[in-house]
Amino acid sequence: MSSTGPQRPGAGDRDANDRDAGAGRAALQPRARATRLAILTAAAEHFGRNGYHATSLDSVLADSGGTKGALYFHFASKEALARAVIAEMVQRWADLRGQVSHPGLDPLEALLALVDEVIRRLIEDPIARGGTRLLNDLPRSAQDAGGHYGCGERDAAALLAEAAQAGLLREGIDPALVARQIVALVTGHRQICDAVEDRLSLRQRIDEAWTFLLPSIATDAWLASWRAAHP
Amino acid sequence: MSSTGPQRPGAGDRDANDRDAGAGRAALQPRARATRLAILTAAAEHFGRNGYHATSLDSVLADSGGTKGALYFHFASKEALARAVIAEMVQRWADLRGQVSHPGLDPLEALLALVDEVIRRLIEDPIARGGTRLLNDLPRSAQDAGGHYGCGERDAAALLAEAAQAGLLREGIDPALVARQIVALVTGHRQICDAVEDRLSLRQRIDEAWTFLLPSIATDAWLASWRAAHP
DNA sequence: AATGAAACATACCAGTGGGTGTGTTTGCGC
DNA sequence: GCGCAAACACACCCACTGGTATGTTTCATT
Repeated sequence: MSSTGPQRPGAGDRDANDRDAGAGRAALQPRARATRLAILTAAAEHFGRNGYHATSLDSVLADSGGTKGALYFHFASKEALARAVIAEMVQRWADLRGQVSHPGLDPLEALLALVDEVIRRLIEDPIARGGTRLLNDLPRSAQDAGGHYGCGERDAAALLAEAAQAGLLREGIDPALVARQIVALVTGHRQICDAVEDRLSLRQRIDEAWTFLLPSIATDAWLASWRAAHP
Repeated sequence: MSSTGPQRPGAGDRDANDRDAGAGRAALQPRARATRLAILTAAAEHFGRNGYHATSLDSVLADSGGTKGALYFHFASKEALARAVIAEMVQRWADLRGQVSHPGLDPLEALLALVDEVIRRLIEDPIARGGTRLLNDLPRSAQDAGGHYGCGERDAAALLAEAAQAGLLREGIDPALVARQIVALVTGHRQICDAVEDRLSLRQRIDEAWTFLLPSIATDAWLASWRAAHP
């Protein structure tokens, strides 16, 4: 740790628990990016399956093929690794917001598509699974958690507001309130499926939730046309 | 561990990870019951706040006033302690099922009262908070988790079925389906409040959920009389 | 009062896991 | 091909924690 060791690229950076600040540093070499992502993904899998504290770095490294040296070159600590998983998840959710604007979909259909994609990732993407679990395993992550759920609620509320303006919703529907219930429903069903260790039933449970939710918020006209397009 | 050590009361019992099997053993002395409950409660608090793996027995013992000797006299291991917390929670939920049959309440009001009591415990009772968290922190607890959520769903479904038979619900309402959504809503909102570290807002969020749920399942007549009794 | 078991206290052990220091390889400019 | 830093490998340290062994106190019974 003497001044002659110009090892870590971000050695002088303040408030950066991660070695790289996403895009701020000089771009990592492709090999470095690959190993970083491998470690990050393996870590997310273990975090999602066993939680933060029950995950040992050795097991992560065994699965990722990396070593301690590679890990501590890319991440300052175990906690920094976890926060990097969360950051990657946040990034991917943000990317999703732009992709869901499928043409030819009204706001309500877009909401359904959005939730469906969320479900898909919660089932398949290890980053999404690990990140969400870390939100309540990691101490002092209330900020991140608030931003995470708040973001989801705002996105849903925005689509619902559009739907209301387009005349697709019944009278007296509060977009923000309904959005909170949708986020809570997804969170709750995910939690239950997780505890019962039956991830695959998540999609079925959410479908069930929609059959209950939609008739109470959408107009009969929208429901009729929607049911016509879905067996 | 020689055969001359007749120490543990349940030393010969099979499949009992806990030292006492609830009521099977000769009743513990009052002092023993007190220390056992103290350790159990302190453990539940720590489990609920920091999770299973992040909880050290030393910190639990420091808070409870007990010692290693007392702990390992009552519980076979850390995991057995955690399972005892879950068992205690299950017991308390079972006890609740008999108490909520308040006279003078129709099935729907009873459901509201039941959920309200659930919320109260999730906010105040450390056993309930610790137990629910342990359901997904503890490995190989899918069985317990399934029983836990399944029980809640069945209780809610039973009350909804009664309400349907009493003509309090709209046509086409599936009690079992709605019950699953209610359990998921409570679970989800609890999860979110937990992650954001704002437990007290749970009650408010559930109240909000009811204002959205009830109009879509209850008859207008029931809603009118209910709103009259609630400012 | 004596005795044996229940109920606790305390010192200690051993494995584990996060973290570090140092050595080695890879890639890039010149 | 050489120098230098990026990127990685490996050995090691040590604090912490679950668990144990053993000693000590409380209590019921006779």
